[in-house]
Amino acid sequence: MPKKVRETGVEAAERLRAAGLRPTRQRVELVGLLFADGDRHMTAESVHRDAEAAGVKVSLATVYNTLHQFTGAGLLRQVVVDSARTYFDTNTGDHQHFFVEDDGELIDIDGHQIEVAGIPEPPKGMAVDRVDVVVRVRRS
Amino acid sequence: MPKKVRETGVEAAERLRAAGLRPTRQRVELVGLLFADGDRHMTAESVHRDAEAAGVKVSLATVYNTLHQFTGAGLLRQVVVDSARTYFDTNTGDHQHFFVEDDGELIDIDGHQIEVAGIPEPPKGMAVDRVDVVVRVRRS
DNA sequence: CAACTTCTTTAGAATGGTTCTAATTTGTTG
DNA sequence: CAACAAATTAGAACCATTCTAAAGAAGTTG
Repeated sequence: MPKKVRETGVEAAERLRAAGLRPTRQRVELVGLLFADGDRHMTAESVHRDAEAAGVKVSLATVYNTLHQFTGAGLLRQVVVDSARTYFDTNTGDHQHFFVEDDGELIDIDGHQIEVAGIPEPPKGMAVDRVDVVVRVRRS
Repeated sequence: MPKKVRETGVEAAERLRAAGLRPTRQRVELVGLLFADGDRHMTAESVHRDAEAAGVKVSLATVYNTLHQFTGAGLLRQVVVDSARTYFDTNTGDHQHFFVEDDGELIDIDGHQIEVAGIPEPPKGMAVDRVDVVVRVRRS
């Protein structure tokens, strides 16, 4: 059985429906693009460029919409590392990131090997939503 | 001895000179505003509003310039928690943050009580610049 | 302190990522 | 297929931030 390189339209449509999203042409094609290979980091602009390069016709507005919907549906995760742009990550599991400040690149760190201890009790009336660790690195 | 509530102009000017910055009226007054009380989190807009409220005449452009210069001089630190705006922190020591997502508030976590273990070796040719931990909390 | 040089400040324009709007197209359901 | 709801889109609007270029303030030197 050959390694799956890209999702078929049918698989993508199923995945979308499972997430409560109508499988439109754009969404199906974007699923094909985003989840074809392994984990991937992207911005709306980069997805739009990739789509264009792959011959997928989608407006930038739809890319933004889709990225947010996918995030809401748990298919993607947002990563905040840079106040200039918003990153998305296809890896929604437990993990953290290296952020290469020179070129804005993200690299996953497996969540099992990193551990954060000593987080104090959150202020009254608040609950911890998530703990994000960003290891900022520079070319040296 | 009364608790120091605000820096005198002389102290502020010295602090600026020590940081290699000319003590202009605006910078001296901003030092007075920002470092008057203990640790403080802010955005350019919030500083501009506070300045206005305190009768300190400064343009928004100068607030941005100053915040960046102070950061470069090690008087302030930038905190990235939200891709919509840039936060600055008067606490430049070892510490991390709670980020209250509902209202965009930051709360310091002392760096001694929190500990991150298991950070993998950074990719070849890269050096760790800083490790940021953001504990995202929500009102519950 | 006069004359100069160099930084700073500033208003307003420009930028750039992101969101919104209103009109059109597509998907779904009976 | 009709009819309604949902999605797409081009372009305008937004908004935090940066830039520009001109005027003002600080530092220096003799």
